Amino acid sequence: MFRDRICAAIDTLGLASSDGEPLDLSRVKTEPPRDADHGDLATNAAMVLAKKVGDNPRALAQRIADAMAADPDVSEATVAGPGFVNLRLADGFWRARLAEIIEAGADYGRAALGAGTKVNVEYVSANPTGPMHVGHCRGAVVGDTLANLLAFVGFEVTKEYYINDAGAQVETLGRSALLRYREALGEDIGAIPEGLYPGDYLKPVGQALAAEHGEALLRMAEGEAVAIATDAAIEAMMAMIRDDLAALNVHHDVFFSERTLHADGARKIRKAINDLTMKGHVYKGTLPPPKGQVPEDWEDREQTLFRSTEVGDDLDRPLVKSDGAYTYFAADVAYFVDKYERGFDEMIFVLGADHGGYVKRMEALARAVSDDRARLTILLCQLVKLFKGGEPVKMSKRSGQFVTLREVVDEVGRDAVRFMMIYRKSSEPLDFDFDKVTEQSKDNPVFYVQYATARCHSAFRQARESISGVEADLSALDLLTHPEEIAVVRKLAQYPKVVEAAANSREPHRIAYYLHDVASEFHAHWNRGTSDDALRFVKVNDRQLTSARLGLVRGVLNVLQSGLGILGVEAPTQMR
RNA sequence: GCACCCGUAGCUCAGCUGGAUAGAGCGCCGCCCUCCGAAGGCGGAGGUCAGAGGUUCGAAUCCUCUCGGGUGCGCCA
Repeated sequence: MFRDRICAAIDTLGLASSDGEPLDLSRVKTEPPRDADHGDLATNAAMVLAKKVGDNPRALAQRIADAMAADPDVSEATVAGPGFVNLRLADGFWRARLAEIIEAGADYGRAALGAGTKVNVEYVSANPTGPMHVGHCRGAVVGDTLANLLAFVGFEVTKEYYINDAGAQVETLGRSALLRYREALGEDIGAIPEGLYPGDYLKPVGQALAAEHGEALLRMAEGEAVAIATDAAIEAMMAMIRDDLAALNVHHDVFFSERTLHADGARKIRKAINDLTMKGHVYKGTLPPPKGQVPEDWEDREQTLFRSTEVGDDLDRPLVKSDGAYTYFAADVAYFVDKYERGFDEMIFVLGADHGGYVKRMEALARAVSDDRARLTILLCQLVKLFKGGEPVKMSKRSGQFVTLREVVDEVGRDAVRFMMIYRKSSEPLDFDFDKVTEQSKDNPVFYVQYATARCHSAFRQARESISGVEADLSALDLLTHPEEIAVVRKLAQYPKVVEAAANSREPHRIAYYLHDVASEFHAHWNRGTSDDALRFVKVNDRQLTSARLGLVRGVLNVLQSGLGILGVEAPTQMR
């Protein structure tokens, strides 16, 4: 909002561009300089406008600086470097910001960026064939946090989970469950055959089937029995997955079943393909063999293809297999159409890095279906490497040696998992050290930030013990005069901008980094009280001053709670 | 072969969508507790932002190429 004041000041200078056109102020930016010594705010206005106006940047900067100096909230306006105007703002300005922060409470940082925009965030979507493993953690947290963040800035967000409950995979699941059913009836099933799911987690499904159906399934046609077992298994797996997600504090609004697309003679898929065909995106033909290693059994076959190359893809994509069945991608098409028809302006997909090859075809799909109206965002999360005591944890799916999501959450706690999974750009690989994240020290960012909130509460507790009934008091804020106190307020005042930038760039990790910064600022200030008695929060003989400083603490706590809330991480009142 | 992601301090990574002398944590060196929780803080050393061009007042950031690492590449879900 200070930008507006600067633009207004520029207006008063009566500048005119040499070509007679109105001045374009859109490139004028104001932001806090990286180096705090330069002031509170810097603007590039003079450098951006100098050429147009036909003045040299430093001279123009000086005129802008002079105009800004008239603003009562500006304590100093100077010209620096190639033509920056640096502004130092009066302490009163910052105290007013602190008052805003305190008054806004939990709403501080909220925005209306997304007002009227419907966003669908799809994440996790793990196959319902077993418990979730650690690999799913990151996507779950990134998706959930991003959804929270977007909701915080006003988007109408739907959190969605796509259940891959159709196809060969779940039939295998059904067969595996059926085997466990026979086991539950007392049969010796021996080793689980190759190709079926060996995990013990299917035993309860077998037992439930036995309890419900007795020996009835044994007498049925195999297909019928498998179908019943499949249904039961999927239901059980999804219950387990929801439990796992709940342990991570992740809750979806919509669980979308792939089966519904295949239901009714694949009505939805047929309709979707028909839509694409009407728009001229579908043809029958053959694809060239892949360039890398050509499969040994390669042969040209005619298929129904989506002409995705015309909308940005590298290769046309098959919709119908040569045997007449629909491809997985065909279901994706139908699913996307369904989402689009539900009125979402933007679809966000949080996927694992191994889905990189999917990006282009999804973008092509979005363009074709929505005539380029739908916005599509795909976040690819890189791998998480697990460490224990500095040693990498070996995992292999083949040997069944994988760490489940539940194990990780149970061992280190959901807060640690959530914070660490978001404490990195999602496009960057991530190391997760079991020992580090449970450490109670500043080396552990989760602890460090939570400790700051605990310290805030501690300050309140201390204050109330020594001065009965003392509270943060807005009318006392004028007593905050130390530069260090103002510095803390400056940091807090960045929150709305950080939130906005994180939301706009769809980069929730920025919140986590910012919170670490705030905590750092607060810890530093807290420590000043140990060396300088004058800077303590609690001044036993000065109720007014104490309530002013509690105001600062309140502001810090407010921002930390808000940010942690977006991350889905608790803000503890004390550490244990 | 093609496409996407990535290359920043010894290590792990930020860098506010183009700004000033490139930051943080770890590790290393030094300092601060007769209690506001030191479960913390302060300071120091450490960089050719992979390399080369280009765009402009200005590039770690945008464009092109090269080198190096990761991932994925018909009818699998």
